[in-house]
Amino acid sequence: MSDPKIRNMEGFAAVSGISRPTLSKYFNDPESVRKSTREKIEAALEKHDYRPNIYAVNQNRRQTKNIGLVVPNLTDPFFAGIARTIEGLIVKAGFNPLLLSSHGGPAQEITNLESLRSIKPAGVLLAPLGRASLEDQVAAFAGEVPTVLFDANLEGIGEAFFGSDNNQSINLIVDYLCRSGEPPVFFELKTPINPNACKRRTAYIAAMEKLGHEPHLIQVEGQGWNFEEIGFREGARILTKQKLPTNTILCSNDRLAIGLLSAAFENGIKVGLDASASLRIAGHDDHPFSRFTCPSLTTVSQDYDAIAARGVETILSLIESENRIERREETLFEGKLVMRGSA
Amino acid sequence: MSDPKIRNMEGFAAVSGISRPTLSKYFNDPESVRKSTREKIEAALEKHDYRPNIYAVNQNRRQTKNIGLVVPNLTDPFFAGIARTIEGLIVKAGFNPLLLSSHGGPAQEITNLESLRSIKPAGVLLAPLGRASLEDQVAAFAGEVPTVLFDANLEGIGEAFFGSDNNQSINLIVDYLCRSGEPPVFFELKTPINPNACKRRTAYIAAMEKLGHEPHLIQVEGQGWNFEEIGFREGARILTKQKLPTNTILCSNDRLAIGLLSAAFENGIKVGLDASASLRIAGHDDHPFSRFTCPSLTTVSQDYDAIAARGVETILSLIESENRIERREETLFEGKLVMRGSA
DNA sequence: GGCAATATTTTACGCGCGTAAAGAATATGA
DNA sequence: TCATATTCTTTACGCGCGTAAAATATTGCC
Repeated sequence: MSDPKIRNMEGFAAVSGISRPTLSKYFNDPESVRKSTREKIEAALEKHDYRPNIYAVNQNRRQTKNIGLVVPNLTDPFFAGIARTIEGLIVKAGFNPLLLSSHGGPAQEITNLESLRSIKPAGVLLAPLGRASLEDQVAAFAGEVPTVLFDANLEGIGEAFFGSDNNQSINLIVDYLCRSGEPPVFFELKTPINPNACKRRTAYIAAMEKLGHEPHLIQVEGQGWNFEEIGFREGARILTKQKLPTNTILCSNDRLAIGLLSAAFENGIKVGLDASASLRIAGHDDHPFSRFTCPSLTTVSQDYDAIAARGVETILSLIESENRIERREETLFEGKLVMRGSA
Repeated sequence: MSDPKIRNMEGFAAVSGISRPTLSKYFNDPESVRKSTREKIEAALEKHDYRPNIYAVNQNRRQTKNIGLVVPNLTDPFFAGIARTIEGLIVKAGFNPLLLSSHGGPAQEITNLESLRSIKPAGVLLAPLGRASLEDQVAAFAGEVPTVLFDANLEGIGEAFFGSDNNQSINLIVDYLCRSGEPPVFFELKTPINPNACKRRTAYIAAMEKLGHEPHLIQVEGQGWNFEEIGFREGARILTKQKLPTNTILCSNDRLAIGLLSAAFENGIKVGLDASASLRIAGHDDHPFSRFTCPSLTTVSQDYDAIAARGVETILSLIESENRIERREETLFEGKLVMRGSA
C-alpha cells in the first residue's frame, strides 16, 4: 500500500520498528508477543502489505502447516462435498489444505502421495481407492507421514480410520424395504473396487437372513468409477432379460441406482411406491443428485459431517502430539434412512 | 533405498560422485548435462532416493513451477471434469497444478487468489464466478500474476479468455427445437451470477427473432449454485401454476434442466419426443449427469477439451515469454448438439 | 522508586539450494 | 595429434527466515 516495496522480513522490521526475531515470533503466533507490539506490527501491516515468504518459512520450520487431502475421485460430487467440508475444517484450524484426486487410478493415488511427500505435509487425510490401492506403497507413505484414512479402510494402514457403519446402514434399509414391501435383491458390481461395497454385500446377506428371507445377489460386470454407466447398461440387461425374484432392488450405491433408474425409465418400467409402479429401487450414500432422480431416490445417508470432523480432529491431535497414536482407531458412524419416492 | 539417509544435495553429490552445481543443473533440466553424467546421476538416484527440497528450490528460483487453477465450484461435476483435464495438461508440461474451488463465493475466490499469491505461481488459470466476482481484486491479482480466464469472462481482466460461443450454441439448439417442434421458451434465473447465462439469454432472443418466433423468458427467483434445487422448486411452480405458451422449454443450463425434469416427473408431466409426451425440455452444457436423467437430456456440449487445451497452452507461452501478451485474446469455441430423449 | 519477571533487541548461525566465476577435465573434429 | 569447444568441479555468495544466546529494555508489583 505504500512506497518502497518490502522484499523481506528485514525490510518490514525497518519500517515497523520491530526487530526481525520478534516479527518472526509474531508471524508464527501473534499471541506470543506483547499486546502493544502486536498492535504496532498490525498497524504496520495495514500500510505495508508484507507477508513472509512461505518457502523460506517452510524450509526452516520443523513442520509445515500443510495437510494433504486425497480423495479417490473428485468428479464424484459425493467426494467433492466431503472434501469441501474437510478443507473448511482444516483452514479453521489454521492449516493449509492441499486437495488431490486420484481420479480412480491406483497409480495416480501413489503419485498424489509422492507429490504430497515433497511438500512435507504435517499430516494427510486419505480416502483410498480401496482394493485397487497399492497397499504396500500406501503403507510406506503412512509410515513416514501421519496419515488418517476415511471413507474406505485399508487394514492396519494409517493411524486411524473413520467411515460409515455399512452393517448398520444396510440393515436399516433392508429392514425398511422388507417392512414396506417385498424383500430386496442386491445389485452390485461383481468385482467391486471399494471395501465398503464388500461390507455392504455381507451386511445385506446377514440382514436378509436375520429377517428370514433368501438373499439374492445380482452381480454385474463393470470396471472403474463410471457407476451410472454400469448401472444403466447392466440395469437395462437385467430388467429386460432376467426374471427378478422380487420387485425391489437395493443398489450397492446411489450412482449405480441412478443408472438403474435411468434404465428402468428407458424401458418403460415404472419405479416407485404407488400401485401403478412395478419396481422399487433403493440406493446407498445419499448422493447429491439422488433428490433429483425420477422418482427421487430412497437411500441411506452417510454421516459425513461426523466423518470429516473426527478425521480432521484426529490428524490435528496427531500433529500436535508429534507422535503416533498408541492404538489404531477405527470408528464407524451410523447412516440415516432417507425415504423418497423410489422405494 | 540404501543405508545413510541423504539430507541434501551435498550428500547426494557425495554418494553420486557428481558435484552439487552439476546436480542442480540436472534437476532443473536433465537434458542440460552430458549423457554420461546424466546416466551416472540416474543410477545413483535409483539406489539412494533423494529429491531436492522443494522449499529451498522455490526460494531461490526466479520462478516456481506452480500453476494455480481456480474453479467456481468443484461440487459441480462439470468443473471437476474440466479441472481434471487441465490438471493433466499442466502436469504433462512439467508444471505443478494447484486446484482451488471458490465454492460459489466471491470472498472465497479472493481468498483463493491470495493464497495462490503466497505460493508465487508462475501463472494462474481462473474460471471466475462471473458477476459475483469482486472484479477490482481479481484485476489487481491478474495485474501481478499472469492470469488466463476461462469459462466465464470478466471484461479486460487477465491476458486471455477461452470459453464457449454461447451465441452459436444457443442458436444451434433453438434452431433444432424449432425445426423439430414448437419453439422453446427460455427458463433461467432472474438474476444470473454467470455472464454466460446473460449471453445465452440474448442469444436465445436473437435466435428466436431470426426464426420469426416470439421469444419468451421465464425468469425465476433463486440465488447461489444449487441450480437443481432451483430448477425443481421453480419448475414445479411454473409447470403447475403457469400456462406456458409452448410445450418446449430450453433451460439456461443442464443443472436447471435436471431440476426441472425432476419437477415434471413429480407432477406427472410426461417429457419427451413421442406423442404421449406433453413437454420437451432441453439444456445446455452436456453435464455428466445429463445422460442419466429421465428422459435423458437433449443439450449442447461445450468443447471443453479445446478450452482446456488452449487455456493451458496460453498460460504456458505466457510463462515462457516472461512477459504479458500484446493484445488480450478472446476465443470462443463452438458447441455441439447432443440429441437425447427429452427434446 | 526499586526489584524481579517478562519481553525485545542484537548478534550470529544454519537451512538447502541457485548460480556466478574461474580453472580443470573431457569431448569433438580436422 | 593437437587445438577448440563443452562440460564439469571448485569455490563462494546469497536467498529469506527460524532460532539460539546474551544483552538490554519494558512491565508489573509492592
